[in-house]
Amino acid sequence: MARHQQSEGKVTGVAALWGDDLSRADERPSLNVADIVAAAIQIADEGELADVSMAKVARRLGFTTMALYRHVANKGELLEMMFDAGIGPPDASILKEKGWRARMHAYARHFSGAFRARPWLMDIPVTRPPVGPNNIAWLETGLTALVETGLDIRDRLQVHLTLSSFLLGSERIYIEVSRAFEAAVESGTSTAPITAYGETLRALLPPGRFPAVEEAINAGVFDGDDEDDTRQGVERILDGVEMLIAKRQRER
Amino acid sequence: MARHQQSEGKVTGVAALWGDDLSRADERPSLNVADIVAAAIQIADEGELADVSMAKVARRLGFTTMALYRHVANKGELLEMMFDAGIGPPDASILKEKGWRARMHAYARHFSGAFRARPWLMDIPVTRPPVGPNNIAWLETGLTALVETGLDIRDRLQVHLTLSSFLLGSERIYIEVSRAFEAAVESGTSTAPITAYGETLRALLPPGRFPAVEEAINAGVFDGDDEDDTRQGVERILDGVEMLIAKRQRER
DNA sequence: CCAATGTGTGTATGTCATACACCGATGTGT
DNA sequence: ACACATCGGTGTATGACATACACACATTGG
Repeated sequence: MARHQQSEGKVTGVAALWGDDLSRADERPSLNVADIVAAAIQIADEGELADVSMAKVARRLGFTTMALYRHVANKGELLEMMFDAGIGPPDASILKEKGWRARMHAYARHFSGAFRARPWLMDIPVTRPPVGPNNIAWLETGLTALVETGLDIRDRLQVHLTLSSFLLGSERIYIEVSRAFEAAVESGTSTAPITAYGETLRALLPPGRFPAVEEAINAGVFDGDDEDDTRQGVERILDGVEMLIAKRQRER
Repeated sequence: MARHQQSEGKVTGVAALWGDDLSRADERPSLNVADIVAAAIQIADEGELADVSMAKVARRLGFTTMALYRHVANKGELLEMMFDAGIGPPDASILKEKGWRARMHAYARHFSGAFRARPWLMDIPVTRPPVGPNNIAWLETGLTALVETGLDIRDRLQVHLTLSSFLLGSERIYIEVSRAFEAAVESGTSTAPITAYGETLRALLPPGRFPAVEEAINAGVFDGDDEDDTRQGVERILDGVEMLIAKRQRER
């Protein structure tokens, strides 16, 4: 049952994130989970997620590689904690906006902002749904922002899930695009500003087989502003939510 | 400029996916890109993406590890090709549905289906936007499905992007949940059917700090059907699209 | 005062991606 | 017909990595 080599009482991993051992927070053992996560995040911030190795994290803290395993079950758990810490808490300003729509827009903006500040968040392998305190705080914020819609908790969760899913996917695509752009700049292939994707497609497409895609390329529609793409998508979704609200009111 | 050790003329990677060398397709060299990708996919299908190593792929084909590098620049490129081949072409039935809404629903269903059949697709590291033929075919299908909305190509691409983003994020979350569930079953922690996430949260949450989340837990709202969650989200988005269509018609 | 427990070290193992040198077969240009 | 480049495949080597395991020192509670 014990997942680690350390004895049962020891709090590691996500539970540690929730500060179960805050009671003895003053003791400050030389090496602790928070420092490990912070060091790992620092490394990722300076480069990419692939730069984060147990060895490098340990070296940065002045300990042996294996010392980390007294505080973290394995690398996967460290990454999970990096995700929660890296995404940070939701900005308090979100709930200060007037009206649920404005709040959801603010939510989206800040959420996306977190990923753009730390693209490596997207590289953390997919395991279980996030359960760290920051992630839960985002959920709490999202649900709270929707209270005035009059939707019940089930609908509100549903809406939150829809928006979160969209934002997650949207950021994924954003990161894909920006990495492609970086790569193009680096290899000197493309001098044009954003056209990378359109150009790539134009070069590859066999003519005639994908008329709609060709139309899009020729219309130069791939060169859009990604920030704006996200905002447009949010707008669509919030319109859909508006219709849901109206429907629920009609049902009453 | 040459990215590989092989001389310039050789077609590797994504370009190979597009069949630039179909001209000599009859020659059938003993080892070729398609076989490599197929073997890699087989391995991933039998286990998980982490099981795919250059060595294992090569062994399965009866060649040395290094032989693969004559056909594939590096592992990243292999993964990129696995993504395109693994997702497969869009089902032709999608465009046979009556009405753009039904078509988009079908699109969503099939797209999600591809990810549920091969969850490892989600584990492929994020690089550039997909440019393989299957991925472009999905794009073509999405854009075509929307023609009858009367939206111009820019709006249609926008809508497609919104739906794709949502589906991508939605699948990510679905996979998180199902992996958590598997893990819970394996470790014997949870006997209950779907409650994994709700239970986990209930155990971790400090009471009072996250009232909205607690309300959701107590209402048992986390135990929903994920399939249904996706459908609901799609519904919201399509409602939003409906409003966009109406707005564009008004503008005309 | 001793035994258990917690924390850190050092060493070792197996896996992985990939660089590099080499080699035979297969054309190709003269 | 012959020299030579190219192509496809092999074998060996390297350095990074996660992590198991055995040990050592310190603290602390009975």
